[in-house]
Amino acid sequence: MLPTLEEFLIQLRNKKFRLSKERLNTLKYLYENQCHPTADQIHNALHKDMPSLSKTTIYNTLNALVKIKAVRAISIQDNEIRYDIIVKNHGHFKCECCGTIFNFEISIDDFPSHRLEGFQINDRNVCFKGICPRCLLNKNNSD
Amino acid sequence: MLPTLEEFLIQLRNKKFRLSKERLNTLKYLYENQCHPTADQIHNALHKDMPSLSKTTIYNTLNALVKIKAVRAISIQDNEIRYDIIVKNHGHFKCECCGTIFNFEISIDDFPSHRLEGFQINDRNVCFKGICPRCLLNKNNSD
DNA sequence: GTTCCTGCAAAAGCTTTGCAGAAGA
DNA sequence: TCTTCTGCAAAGCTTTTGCAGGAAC
Repeated sequence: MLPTLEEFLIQLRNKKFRLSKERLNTLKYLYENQCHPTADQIHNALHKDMPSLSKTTIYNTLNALVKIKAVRAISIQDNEIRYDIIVKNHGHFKCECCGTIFNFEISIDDFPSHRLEGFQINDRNVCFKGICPRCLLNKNNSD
Repeated sequence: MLPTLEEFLIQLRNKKFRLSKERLNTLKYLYENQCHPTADQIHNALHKDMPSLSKTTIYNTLNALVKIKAVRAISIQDNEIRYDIIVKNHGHFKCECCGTIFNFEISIDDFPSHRLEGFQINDRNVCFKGICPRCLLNKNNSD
């Protein structure tokens, strides 16, 4: 469903998206870590190998990618924005305990929306919250 | 489905939630304006009749209500938190043009979640984005 | 050679915190 | 009376903006 990184980069180049090494690394990170990172998480991860990398550049890159619809910005809670290489048909589950966001398969396009006649739907999001299996286990063990 | 405001207030009182006039007005606003306002919108609306009302108090009230699960905090996008008297079985539609958030009926509880076995689901959210009928109309008229 | 990107510093928003005085139960 | 709320000021975070130098095409 998701193209290879190379195919993805070609698509971006066709959209006149300039591929600096900062942008390449950001894309590579998003591609390899489909864990819905925040801008800060991306910056922390890339900073090790690119000490000069600025957070402004991360924001600039992410905003540019969102604008050309190559990446989706989701805000599930906590006033923080998370970024996601676009993959179809999935929902998000955020663990209220460890903060991890999980994807799960769901055919959102089949989702009934007969109550929205007259609306133009551009984006569909399904976000659940709760506690993930690992945190449930830890909780039970500590009881 | 939603209890009357009076019933709602009794429930809160039972939860040891103190009903100052600032809190009463905030609750009344949330009850009468189920439009998912931001803290700022609530403050603006109430400020007219209560010039001394502070935003800190709005935040305090909203956070307290969220903690006792009388109100839900949703973040759909734009790094802003919106607040919602809890009503079951509805989804949200945010117009990307005018920013309005619409409710629509949807049985979220029946939503298939067989991919989430082992997860404890506490909250389910469905958020669509797009353009509302009124903005679509304005757009067509200006073409 | 243009155009656009990078990164610093500063600014802008929204939300939280500390604290003294005031109000609810 | 005791506990909790209010509101000011200040701080904390995340994100955006302005701008000069530098890199991509």
